[in-house]
Amino acid sequence: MNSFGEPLRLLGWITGADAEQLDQLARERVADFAPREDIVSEGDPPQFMHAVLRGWLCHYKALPNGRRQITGFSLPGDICDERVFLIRQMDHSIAAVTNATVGLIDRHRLQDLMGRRPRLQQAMARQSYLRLSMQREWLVSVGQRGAIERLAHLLCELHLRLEAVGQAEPDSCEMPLTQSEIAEATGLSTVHVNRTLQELRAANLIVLRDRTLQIPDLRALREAAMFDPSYLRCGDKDVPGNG
Amino acid sequence: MNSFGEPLRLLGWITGADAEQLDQLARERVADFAPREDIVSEGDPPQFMHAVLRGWLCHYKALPNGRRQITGFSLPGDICDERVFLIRQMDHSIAAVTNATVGLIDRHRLQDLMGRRPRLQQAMARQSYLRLSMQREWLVSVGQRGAIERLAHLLCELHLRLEAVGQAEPDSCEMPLTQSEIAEATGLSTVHVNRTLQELRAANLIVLRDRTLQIPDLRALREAAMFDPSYLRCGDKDVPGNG
DNA sequence: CGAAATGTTGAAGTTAGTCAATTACAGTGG
DNA sequence: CCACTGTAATTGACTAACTTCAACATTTCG
Repeated sequence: MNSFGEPLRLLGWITGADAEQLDQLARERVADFAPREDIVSEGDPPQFMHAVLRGWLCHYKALPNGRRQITGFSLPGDICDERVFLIRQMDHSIAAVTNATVGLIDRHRLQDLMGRRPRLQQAMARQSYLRLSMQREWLVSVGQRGAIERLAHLLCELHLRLEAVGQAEPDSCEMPLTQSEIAEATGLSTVHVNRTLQELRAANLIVLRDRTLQIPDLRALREAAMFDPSYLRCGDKDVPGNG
Repeated sequence: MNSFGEPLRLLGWITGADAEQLDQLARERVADFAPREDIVSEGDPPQFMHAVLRGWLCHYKALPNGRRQITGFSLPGDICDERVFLIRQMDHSIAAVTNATVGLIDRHRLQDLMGRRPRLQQAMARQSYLRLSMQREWLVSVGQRGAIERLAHLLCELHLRLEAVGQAEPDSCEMPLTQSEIAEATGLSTVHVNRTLQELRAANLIVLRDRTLQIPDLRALREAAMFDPSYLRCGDKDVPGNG
């Protein structure tokens, strides 16, 4: 279900020879992960940069009290940790949400490549900026939006990001997250997520069944979410990946 | 109260000629701002990069419903928007919290300088990483920590960051934030912030009076906050600015 | 099939929000 | 110095949102 005819392109906003080089580098060494399996853990010294070739990953931080906060998702085409080479220890963990295939990119080889291809360097900076922008928007969500808006917002974001890499239709996409994962991402309890999803269904804003999300009226859902997609655009007019 | 004997050094973790060049560039053109004044607003095309020379700034996003979320603070020595040259429009606003002096750095001149001084480039990447790391931790706070922990955590972060730039004692620092600003930063109501601060006072974890925060027992406060400072260290052993 | 994970429901409890009034405080101009 | 202004801090009463606990139903998968 996650494999498409067209080959997946990493970092949709780069093209041509740069993109091919990056793709090639990412596919030289790959690893598969099962759901819930850690790809890197908090405290690890980072060895590789990771590129998502198939499946969904989540970034999370665990707290001493046993709870955890999912701080973001990485979808096919994303680079997870474009800043690894700056740090000595991971300050958060990255785990597979679905079955996932991840490209392991040697940091030194990447730095070499970036030296020769300045647009790649810029692309990494852009991915980094985009991640900050998403992080900020998630904080706004959890800090200021109520449960309905928060869930709607998350669904809008995931749908748009999937669409940008050709993995969604205009009115539907895969939704492999469990309610418990949605809860950890939004800072709500699983029970409340369950009830809030029912509200969204009752309002005809979503149809969520069989790991598939359908959106009967995207405009309505975005309005309910107070969703303004500009934070995903990195300052450009176009959505990343639509170029 | 905010001016110190030693001159403030931008980005504490760079030193020597690089630091001097950056300082010089930032001081060539400066501007003063009054509390609550916007330095850049959401939607603006960015003209300059901003370096905090004096005072506190806040980053925030406003919502259609009139509320706003403060997503972070910029303290003396910080660069606010080290990625401006990637974007065409600001996706959030930056405002002064106190009276503040800000260095306006022309993006082209900075890019020139970074070309000649690769360590500066790395320093910017590091600032960028640090901001992402803080953003992530704030999300964890708002998503998973209760009100007491959340406030304690914010105070711990600010105290440590101020200490790192020589603007705090081991057991105290300035605290110019109003309760309303603390509320906007933590996703709580002002009333609840007020009551929670009283709890922290009653537990002898803080003394907060006259815009000054005293911390009788730092270890106790950090424990109450579940504060682990490693997210401010950018993967290094040392705190930024203590090198 | 049976075990484990996920989703759903009800009832009760807790945390935090809202509204509205009051107090304390800082700055201003007379 | 004081009255006057506006902002910030504080308090009480009430309400709404969300959590917790515990049970049960459903789906997934070895």
